[in-house]
Amino acid sequence: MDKRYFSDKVVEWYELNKRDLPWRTTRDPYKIWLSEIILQQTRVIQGLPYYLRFIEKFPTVQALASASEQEVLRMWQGLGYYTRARNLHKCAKEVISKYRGVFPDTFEELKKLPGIGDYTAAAIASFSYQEKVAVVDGNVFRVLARIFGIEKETNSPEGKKYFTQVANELIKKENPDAHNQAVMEFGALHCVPVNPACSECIFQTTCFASQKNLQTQLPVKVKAKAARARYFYYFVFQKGKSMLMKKRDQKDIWHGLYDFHLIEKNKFKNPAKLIAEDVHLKKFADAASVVSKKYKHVLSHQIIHATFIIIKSNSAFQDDKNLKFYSVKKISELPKPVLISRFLEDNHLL
DNA sequence: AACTCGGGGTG
DNA sequence: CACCCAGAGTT
Repeated sequence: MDKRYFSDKVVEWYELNKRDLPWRTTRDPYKIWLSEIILQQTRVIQGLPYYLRFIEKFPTVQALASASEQEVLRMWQGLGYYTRARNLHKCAKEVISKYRGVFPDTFEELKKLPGIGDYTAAAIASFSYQEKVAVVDGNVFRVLARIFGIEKETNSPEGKKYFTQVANELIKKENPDAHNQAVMEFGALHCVPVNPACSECIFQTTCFASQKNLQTQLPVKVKAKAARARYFYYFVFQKGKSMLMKKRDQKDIWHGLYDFHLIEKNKFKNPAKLIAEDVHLKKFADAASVVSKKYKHVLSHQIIHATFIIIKSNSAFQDDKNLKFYSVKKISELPKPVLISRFLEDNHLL
């Protein structure tokens, strides 16, 4: 695909196929900003009713800034990612206090506001103020990767930098707003992640991916190695000033090091949720009784700590360096993972 | 650099 | 059901 024609072609497609959305008929930075914050990680279908309710209730940034955080959060409920709502409110207040109620008009200045990162700053700067700066979101990654055959990883710092550079080479100073909207809309409606309709595409003969049949291979993402989870239920016994510890198996993680007595359970679908449920507490109680039977000689000890931890490793637990604590859930007073780590490093009994 | 946020969609 | 999505902020 010749880079000289890309912008004109995709904008031409956009004018014929774009959806009618309320924030596309305004240059009011407040409305543009609000829509962009709502649409982060959110589909248009889901975000639209929220946008309409917000505009109705808070027609101006002043109105939003005057509201309480509780009120804003209540309006936001159901959308998820609630720090977006907190930052939304915080940002509105900053626009009032630091910018006299007017959103700054440059990419760099917009980025200083809470909740506004590279993408949102570029969106506001181009849609509201026609600054020539390219938006780079998931749609842009996909469209550029396929059409121009870019095989760099979209989720590495270098890849993101490269895509941003290419996107900014393609954008034109005459219509940065339409160009940005066009690329994203093309990605959202036509150059979709799964089963794109390449046979009906305006770029069919010039698109790298279409010609080489690599639509499913592009864009390239770094595949995080799947980390396997193991569920350890720890019990810490104490008598006087001594704590009971156990030397670990040489063939397992932390081979030969000491840790507390534990019971390993196969699997819980979502331990973070189970922790609050009776079913989990029951399993925990079962595990505790098993320990009591198995270690009769320590019955005179008192169980002072009980916890379960999940550990995750992406290399079949062969290498200690690849193991990290994934989460620790508090059941009663419990040793923090750092405490456990220190024992392991010290490799001795207290 | 890797994790977290949280809904919804998908295989 | 597990897995994926994808910007911004945090560590």
